[in-house]
Amino acid sequence: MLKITRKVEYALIALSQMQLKGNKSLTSVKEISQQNGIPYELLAKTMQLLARAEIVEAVKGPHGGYRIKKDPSTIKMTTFFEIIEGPMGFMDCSFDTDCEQIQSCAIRTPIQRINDSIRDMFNNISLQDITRLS
Amino acid sequence: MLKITRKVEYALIALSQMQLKGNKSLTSVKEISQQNGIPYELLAKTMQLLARAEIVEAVKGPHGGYRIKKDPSTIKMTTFFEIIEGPMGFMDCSFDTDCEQIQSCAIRTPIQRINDSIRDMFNNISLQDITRLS
DNA sequence: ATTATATCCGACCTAAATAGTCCTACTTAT
DNA sequence: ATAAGTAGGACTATTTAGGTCGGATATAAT
Repeated sequence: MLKITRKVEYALIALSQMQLKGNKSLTSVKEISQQNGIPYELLAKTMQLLARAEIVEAVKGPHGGYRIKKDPSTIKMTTFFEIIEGPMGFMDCSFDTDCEQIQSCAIRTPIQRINDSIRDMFNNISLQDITRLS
Repeated sequence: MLKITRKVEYALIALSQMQLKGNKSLTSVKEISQQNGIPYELLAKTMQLLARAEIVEAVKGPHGGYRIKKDPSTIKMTTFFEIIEGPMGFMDCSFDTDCEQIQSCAIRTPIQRINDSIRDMFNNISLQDITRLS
């Protein structure tokens, strides 16, 4: 639980690398995967997600690759997670249908509280905060 | 990712209920599971974890059940999670063995940063903060 | 003593989410 | 034409979470 997934991890690595090179030059998936021992295809697909979300820009063909498109300091981590993982799971109530229970759901409050805490936190952290190699 | 698991959820429900009743009277697993539509066995096992950790005290036999043993305001959520789920996953580095890579792991920093953030956060939230039905 | 009602605990199964692979496009510089 | 790149769907494997089962132990009530 509360574990960062590989795809997120890989995306962060990639973005870190790209940030170092500035957004002039391009970085290929091959380059990143080889340098960090990351499975090529998985990273490739992850980059495609970032490209679709216009976090990053793709340039096809030889000497192609990716470059950062959107300023990481303007991207909330919640947004970033959702781009890669889809809608955040910790939002939804587990007691959807059968919630017409005896009492008015003792759970909702505590769970909501945790979820809100996590969400708040990542709303206040930008991609920049994470990827800059201080 | 970053999702609260059922076991944690169930444990929080149980503790909420117990807190309402005060730590004089006992609450059985059956009672909690029926009132909230929670699978009996799973909740039972979860309660056992809490009992072993002495968060809660077990009384066997008829009219037995559980009662809160340790003041929830003294229990950090990190501790609580670890009691139920084991060592928190977001701590361990994914690049354990094959980390003798070319460069000194561009990842560690960003991932660590997220992990630390989550950990800090839940170190500063007590069980009491979550389970009190304000 | 017997029985009923509890917790205790490990083994097991199933389902769902993650991680990784494969294969086939499409694009473009050389 | 070819090689180097991204795009993306389909598939498999692995891991984790969720749930179930069977038996053991303790104890209060009868």
